[in-house]
Amino acid sequence: MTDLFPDKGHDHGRCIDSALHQAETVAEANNARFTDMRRRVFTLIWQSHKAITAYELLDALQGEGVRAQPPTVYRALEFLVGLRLIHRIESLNAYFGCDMPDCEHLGQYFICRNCGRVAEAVNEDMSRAVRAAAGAVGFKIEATTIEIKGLCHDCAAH
Amino acid sequence: MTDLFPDKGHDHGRCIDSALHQAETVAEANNARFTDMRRRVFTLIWQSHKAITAYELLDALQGEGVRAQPPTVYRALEFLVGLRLIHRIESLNAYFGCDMPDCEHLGQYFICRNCGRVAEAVNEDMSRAVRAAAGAVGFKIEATTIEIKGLCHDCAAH
DNA sequence: GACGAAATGATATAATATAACACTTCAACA
DNA sequence: TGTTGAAGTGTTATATTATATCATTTCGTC
Repeated sequence: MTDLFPDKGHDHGRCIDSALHQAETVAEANNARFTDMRRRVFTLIWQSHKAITAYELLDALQGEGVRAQPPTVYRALEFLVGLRLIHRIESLNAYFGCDMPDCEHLGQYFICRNCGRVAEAVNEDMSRAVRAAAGAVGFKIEATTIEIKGLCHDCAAH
Repeated sequence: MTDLFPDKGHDHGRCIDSALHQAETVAEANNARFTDMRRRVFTLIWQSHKAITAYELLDALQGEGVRAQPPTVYRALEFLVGLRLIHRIESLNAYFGCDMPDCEHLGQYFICRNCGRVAEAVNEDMSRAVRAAAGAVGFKIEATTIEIKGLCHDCAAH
């Protein structure tokens, strides 16, 4: 079975580096400034494969000695979401790093309630079903939120 | 085309009556008390086919002369969600009346950003795709949130 | 270096949600 | 029919999430 969730022992430094590199590329392609604050927030989000809330980010920033206030964090989040570098998980009021920001996807999120990890999937069957259902009733899709909560493979096994 | 959303000219009184009747049946079947406060909140939610927030409900209750506080509203909402008589729309922080509370569904919500109406759909293709995607990665589903935002057929036409 | 746009700082406050404890209601049963 | 215990509601306070507004700083362009 292919698990969407990363291995326990994976080299997370590489996840972060790769995400940062992609983010820089995307920002450049959009003539957007990947400022220090935005990089900090983005990096903090990528510290784990869990979703993180705005105020957790704020605490983390302040822990790093940055004198930040809520609007600072929300602005960075807005910027990153706008470029699809991160996603907001509506059912958690939290944010999650996207590892395929170029892909024009209807993303789906699997959220493990035990370990807290989130994994993004792009499932063409699901996307097609959503589009078909909308088409059948004349609904013009602008955004979709698909969040699936439960137990990841690892946690279900224990 | 079958529109999920109700006709402009539909008799909304019948929606409300039918929903109330179903709700009473479900509550009874679950040995749950459909108290006056719960009925008020439920009826307020059913005043329209839009989603309504907890604080809008609170205002409406107070407008009716009920001396309610936030916990009162949230408790009623918790009760109604628990029996699946209403659903929470995560991306709106709002609540919406369910018209098929008995159905053990993975519900999908279409939300029109123009008129604000919400419609629930049960699409077996979509549910199957979600289950298949989860199964393929060993994820044990406990809850799903599928919210599709855009323009309903009426609003897209204008 | 001057200018204007974009980004950030700073303060205040809005909007959403829950904890904790007191009081009331109601159904079951003695 | 009165008692009792659980469920429901009242009340106060506060936690959590998010945004409006205006001042200041940064940065690329000329």
